[in-house]
Amino acid sequence: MNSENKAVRVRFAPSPTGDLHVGNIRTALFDWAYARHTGGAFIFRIEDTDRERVTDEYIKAAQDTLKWLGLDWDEGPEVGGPYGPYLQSQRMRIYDDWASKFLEQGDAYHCYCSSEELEARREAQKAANIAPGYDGKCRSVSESDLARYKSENRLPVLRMRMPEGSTTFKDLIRGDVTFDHNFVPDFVLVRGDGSPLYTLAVAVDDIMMRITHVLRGEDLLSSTPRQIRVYQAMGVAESDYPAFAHLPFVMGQDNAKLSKRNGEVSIAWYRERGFLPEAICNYLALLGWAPGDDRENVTMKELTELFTVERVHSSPARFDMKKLEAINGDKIRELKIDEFLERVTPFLINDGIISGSSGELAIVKMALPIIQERIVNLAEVSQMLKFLFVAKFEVEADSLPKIMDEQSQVVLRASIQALETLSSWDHGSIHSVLRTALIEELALKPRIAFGAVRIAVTGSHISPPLFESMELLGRDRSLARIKKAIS
RNA sequence: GGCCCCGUCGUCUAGUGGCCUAGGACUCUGGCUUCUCAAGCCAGCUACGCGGGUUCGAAUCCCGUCGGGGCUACCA
Repeated sequence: MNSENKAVRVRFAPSPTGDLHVGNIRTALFDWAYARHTGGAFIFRIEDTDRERVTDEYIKAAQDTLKWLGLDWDEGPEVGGPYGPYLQSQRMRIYDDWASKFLEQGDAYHCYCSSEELEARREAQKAANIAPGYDGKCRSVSESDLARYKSENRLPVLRMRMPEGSTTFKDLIRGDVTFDHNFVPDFVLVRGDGSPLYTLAVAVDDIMMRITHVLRGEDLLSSTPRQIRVYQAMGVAESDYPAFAHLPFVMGQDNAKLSKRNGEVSIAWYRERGFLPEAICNYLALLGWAPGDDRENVTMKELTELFTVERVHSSPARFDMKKLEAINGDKIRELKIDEFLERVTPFLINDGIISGSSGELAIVKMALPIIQERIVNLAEVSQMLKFLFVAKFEVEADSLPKIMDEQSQVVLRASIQALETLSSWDHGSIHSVLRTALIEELALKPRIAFGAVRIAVTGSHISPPLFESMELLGRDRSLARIKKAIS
């Protein structure tokens, strides 16, 4: 029941009922990595049979997110492919045809039980301590009952008949898994209104799209016997079933499902905060998988080279923002300045720090080297470089008192005097002249003396390196700010 | 409740019977460096859920137990 000799075809098939979240993306990443590792195809399919919850907007967002992360697909929306369409909502005819076939073959049957009736019987089962699930009532319906249902205008659902016995399949991560059919009730394939359910659509599509490997979330593990049942009804040979691999969950800090309470879920949120796609992928790759050696810094290329399903864990992993941040910081430090500039510019413009003129960008580019190792995400750049661009300079409220004391004022006056004599305005000269004037002549500790100048010039007690900052700010503005700070 | 999955430092993990007095990374703590903040470097804390087996020898194999999670929909 495997497909060793066939070209690998892996699909990522989300049901976008919101922005793609961390768990979705970890699955997508593994799907993609496996396809790339094997030289197979990565297929992107949208499971939108539930149009009440899946919107066009979310579908569009899902595509953007995948593209942003660099998870390119070989078949799917936009690019098409030989087994399209790749939106389930456009494949209704196909599902209809199979559903009719299953009904004709006797694999499936119409069920007229109402939700209320089902609910009541489930309660009774629970009360009697019997495994809850459909009891098979409509497997055979008498003529008179049928007439009654029709007179009541009941719309039947289509149910798959689960035969006696059990289903065993090999999960690439967990080994053989067996489900006794006593605990896999007859399940619904088609709603009363005629629309197909996930249970029908996934199985049909995976077969028709020639999917060889299904890597998906662990939550779908127990639905696997139902998929296999559909394959059987479709007349698929066991050797043509896809291989399954159920990925462990990504959980929040408190061992519960990841949610806004214990870590942010939406990838869009991370993007806005200035996380790098390569950092997100690197971090997520390490959640449930490890290359086997001690490396933690993995590029997308290395991931595709090293990724195997066998090395995927079977146990769930907790999402750790701190580690993501650490990796993001590392990735930022690896950026070439031009690349760094390109990535950071949208944040600066969006925050209203710069308008994006070439003059501004030139200054930003000069400033980037001194802040590159000081930030954890791109969004922090605005705060770091604000002092270079503000039209109306003000010292931050919490820093202001720190330069009002007598000693600071002495420092500032001495600084002015020393700096005004300076012929060349570069950070080396600035540093040396201030050191002489403040550290040597006034006999002050560097952190005290330079601290006052820092606040006066940058407006904050935390800033990029002082002398480089002053060089970038320029002589006139630097001196003006120090003078202004002298009360 | 039933079925299924899972169980190594706080977190992510290495580990497939001896190389494990359990290694790496993140976090945390302390130190060095230092113009702030970082970065970097050094050091430290901390783990095989528990109980039985099997074996000369177990984190690794078996059984049990406890704990966590998923499913149990005309959601996916």
